Amino acid sequence: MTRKILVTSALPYANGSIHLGHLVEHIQTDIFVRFQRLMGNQCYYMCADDAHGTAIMLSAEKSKQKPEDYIYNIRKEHIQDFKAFNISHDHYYSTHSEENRILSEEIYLKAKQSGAITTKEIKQYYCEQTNLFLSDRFIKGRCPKCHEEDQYGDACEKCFHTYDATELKEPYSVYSGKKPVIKNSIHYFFKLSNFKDIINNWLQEGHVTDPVKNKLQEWLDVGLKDWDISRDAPYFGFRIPEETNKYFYVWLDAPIGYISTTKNWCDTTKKESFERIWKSKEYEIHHFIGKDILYFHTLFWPALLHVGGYQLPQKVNVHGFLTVNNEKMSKSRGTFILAKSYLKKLNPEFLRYYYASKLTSAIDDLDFSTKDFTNKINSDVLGKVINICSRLSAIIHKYGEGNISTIPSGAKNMLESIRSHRKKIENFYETLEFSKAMKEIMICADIANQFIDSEAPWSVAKSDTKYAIEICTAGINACRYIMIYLKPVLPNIVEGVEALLNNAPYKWNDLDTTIETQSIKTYHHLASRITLEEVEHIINM
RNA sequence: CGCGGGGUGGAGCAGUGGUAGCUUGUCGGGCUCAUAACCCGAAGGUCGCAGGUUCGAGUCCUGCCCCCGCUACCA
Repeated sequence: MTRKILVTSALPYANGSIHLGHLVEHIQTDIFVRFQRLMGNQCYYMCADDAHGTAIMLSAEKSKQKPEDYIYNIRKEHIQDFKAFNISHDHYYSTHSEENRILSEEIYLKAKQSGAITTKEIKQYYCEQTNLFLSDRFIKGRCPKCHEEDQYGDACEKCFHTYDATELKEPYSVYSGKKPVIKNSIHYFFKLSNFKDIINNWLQEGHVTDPVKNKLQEWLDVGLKDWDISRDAPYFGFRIPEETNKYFYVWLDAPIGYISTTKNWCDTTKKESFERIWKSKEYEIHHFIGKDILYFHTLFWPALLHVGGYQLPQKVNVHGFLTVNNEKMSKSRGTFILAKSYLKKLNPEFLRYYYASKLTSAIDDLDFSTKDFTNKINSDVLGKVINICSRLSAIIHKYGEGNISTIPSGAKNMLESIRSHRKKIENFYETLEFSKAMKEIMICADIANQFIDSEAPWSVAKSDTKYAIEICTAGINACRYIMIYLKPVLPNIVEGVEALLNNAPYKWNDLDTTIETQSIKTYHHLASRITLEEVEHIINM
């Protein structure tokens, strides 16, 4: 049965470049997507830039651009970076779009109609220098409890006390450094508690892993608070319909970007009906997100979807953060790596493999260790896998004029044992246990190398060329299976193998077949070894 | 007593009651087809500490110690 799946990665914020952290998520998602397609499932991958909010407005101002131009350029750069890493988005759109405005308004108005929107007058700090209301993150001061300096408006990082921004001592605006004034403003709230049952039922249905479910259960038990979804002008975003000078908070229209991106893609390509994807149960919706935005995707998002008349997600997959050499990735620590810096020195396929070899379905953080990376790539990708291609094709061209023959009966066991890992690997890809999948595949590569070594076709060739080529034919078939296994992770390298072996693009079902009596091309390096120095060079470039 | 995650051979990890395992690194050997790669073998751990449950604990319970996240540019 062919499954129909729509997959998304969280929308990168259009206020900075893509870095190796973003790529954890996009590579994880892409491996899943490519695996589904390889299996013959209908799988579309949607993403977009999250283009609204105060931060973007201010960054645009700072660079003396209109926000529209600013986000246009960032998006262009994001698309380029993702493409370089072979991330196979079917569409990469923007939340600053007509479709997104219309859908956001629609969903909001439905929520309003259902009685889920309410207003409250709130007291908020206001910076008179910049004419901006200051959210918690944009105001600092002294903690009211322990008096620690330079604390944000929501909680103290020293004593963990949480408070209201207005309780801060000696507050100042992070924009101007000046003391802000308190101003009243009407804000619009989404009554999340109206959807408690919807969320709770959804949560019980196995759409998230157990640890995630436990975390969410905690939040539910504490009680669902109303969600502030409005911001005052000036703001870069969508105006709230039927109101003046009120804008949707960026987190309201951001996830709706998943839907509007699909809508734009459906309208443009006519490949599928938008309603069928988002409103029928024919499609499974799978979201991939980082642990920081779990709240939005598992509480607000199901509620918004429900009130908007859309189907709720089948899966919300949550991953951890990236650390670099076991430190938090940060500019000040000197552990920040941009996608662009990586690309200047290293093969993007290597990062895909490295992440795959470390990714699990858990929320654990993932470490990019320069030493470990170098070892793993040289040893697994080059030494174990690509080396099989390289050593066999050399013999085939030296002794067999570039033609493979038939698989000898003595090699059937070896091929069968490689094929016997198929179901396990399939299952590991499906359940996002990529590290386990890579381990299985490396076992297969070991089997192939051991076989080649024990049969020693290079010495057999001296007395029995025909049999030597048969051994190599078996070896090539082993190699081919391993490449099919790896295709979701290493699309480029595998494409090179398909070309080398004069084969059509592999599907998962090609694990049922063998190749015999045909020519193969001469081998050229599919990838090159790396040194620790090269890898270390990409940090803080 | 704020909450959560974790401490297993040099490094990175697997292992939820029954002879401690994998990858890498180190050392020795083999092969010479291959990108100093591949194959075989060896050394290396009282599984953070202390108690307890059990015929038996890395695995369960209790206490303690240590590290990390919950907080910036960030996902």
